[in-house]
Amino acid sequence: MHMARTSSIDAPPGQTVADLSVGPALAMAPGTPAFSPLYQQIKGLILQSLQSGEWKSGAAIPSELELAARYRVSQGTVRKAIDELAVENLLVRRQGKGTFVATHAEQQVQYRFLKLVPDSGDLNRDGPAQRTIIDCKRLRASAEVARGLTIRAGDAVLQVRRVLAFAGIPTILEDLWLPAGPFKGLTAERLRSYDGPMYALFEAEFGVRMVRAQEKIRAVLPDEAQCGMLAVPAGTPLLSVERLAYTYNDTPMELRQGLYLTDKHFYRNELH
Amino acid sequence: MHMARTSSIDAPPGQTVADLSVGPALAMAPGTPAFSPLYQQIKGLILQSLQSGEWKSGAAIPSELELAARYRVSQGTVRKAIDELAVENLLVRRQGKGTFVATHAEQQVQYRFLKLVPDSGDLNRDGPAQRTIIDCKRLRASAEVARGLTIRAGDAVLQVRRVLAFAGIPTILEDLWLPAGPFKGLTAERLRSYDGPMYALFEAEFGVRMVRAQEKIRAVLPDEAQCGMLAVPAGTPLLSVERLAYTYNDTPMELRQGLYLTDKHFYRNELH
DNA sequence: CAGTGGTCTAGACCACTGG
DNA sequence: CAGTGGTCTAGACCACTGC
Repeated sequence: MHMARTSSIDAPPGQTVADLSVGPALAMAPGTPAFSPLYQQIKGLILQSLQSGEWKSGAAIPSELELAARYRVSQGTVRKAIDELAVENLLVRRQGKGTFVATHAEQQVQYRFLKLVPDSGDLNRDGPAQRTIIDCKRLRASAEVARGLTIRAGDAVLQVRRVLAFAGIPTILEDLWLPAGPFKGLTAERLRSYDGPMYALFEAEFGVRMVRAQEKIRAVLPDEAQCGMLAVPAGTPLLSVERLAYTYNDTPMELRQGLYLTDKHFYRNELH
Repeated sequence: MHMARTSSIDAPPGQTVADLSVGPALAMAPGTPAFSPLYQQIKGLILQSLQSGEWKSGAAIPSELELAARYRVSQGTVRKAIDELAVENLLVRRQGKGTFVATHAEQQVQYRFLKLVPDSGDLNRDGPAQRTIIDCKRLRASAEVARGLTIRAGDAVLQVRRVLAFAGIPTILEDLWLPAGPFKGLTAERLRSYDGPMYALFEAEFGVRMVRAQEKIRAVLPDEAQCGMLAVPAGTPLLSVERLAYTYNDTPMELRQGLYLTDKHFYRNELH
């Protein structure tokens, strides 16, 4: 089969179907690029299936040949779509086994988004972190929290406070805010009883997969309460890490304010 | 043409031709993976040409078809090699124009490795940074500097100290160490007279291209001298950014210790 | 208009995994 | 051994750039 360059995906029969529209959408803003390659469209369809929950966290998605048949394109085109999703860490390829939905619940990478590492060796050296949930409150979004989560000020949010300790030393103090809707039913008890990364719990219990995040880092001095939580004297400089985490579709789903003690750890970053 | 799966690229006779050698190298250590795809070998050859200076910073490399002919492989294979180099920011593709050697001297991204951004807007808002070179001294590597640069303690290194100011406010104080050999002839005067990113000067004057880097970030308190340089009161928390920058072949070529004032700026990082 | 990178296909074969 | 992802080829055509 050989499609004209401007063709789009055809409606597959049954439920796996998408629609065909030729060329750019009508009534497009002038100057709009208005051209998306086939593999990008396939990528969009795969993304939809991920978002809709058709494929569960950690499970295998259909093989490349199956998807090629479903979407009526060549394997190479599906491949290129999957390649990009794998680069973005939404999918994980395993040769000989299949392609899997990425998850935060894997033994391999305990803390995918945590860039803090001990001065000597890696995070797993001191064993798993000791997590202490301080509280989990339902309250109204401040203007700042609302802006981050793109909701309205005053909307219901859940606030979680916790401390992480490594080798017995309290090292991270975190406040996090979640939109109340998607996380209805989350309690401090549930958080305490779950053994694993918090994002893994979000996947399993609420079907929310954190896919990417953005962090703003500063050096700050803690206030009195914070000094108490981390058991450090006043005047100890700390890393302030403000994280906004997104699920599919660039939807922000968590705002997190962390304070990191960096005398035995550092925040590691790779530049390219 | 259809190569056996295990074929490799040979030493080119003349200068453009590749030959065929079958199978993994003999007498290989047991358990060695011992298989590298053709496109990885091509990638290695391209890397060699980059390293040897065959193609200059910012210049176009030969077209995909030319390279395919030179290496006697298909365009697709060259393409995959270039794709990876483009992802690693060693090459830049421009549709319709060609593929170019990445450089730090482009107007587009003034500071490729600087992740500090103003609270409102981007770095270019306040215009270019005001650079002040404090000094450039030749001295002997301390144990710590030697470890970073993988040279011997006592070897000659150049130390540069400078301050960067944004909108007139001193914001970054940096100490950096360079191996004296590759940077022979670098002086404070040369640094002061150059208008552009320091890494661009390194490219143009010394043929050293910084390709990737690793940063370790902490929160610290400045000492008295540092307070003076940045014009901040004692007790002001600062970001300590220790950078190790590499050129080709994972060779470290610069160790840099930065102190960032983060009351009007923050260190921005993207997580995937 | 020629030359570049970008997309898409079809088919062959290789490497890896598990039953 | 069958099934999966991974590599490689050859050829066609498209989108973009500049002369």
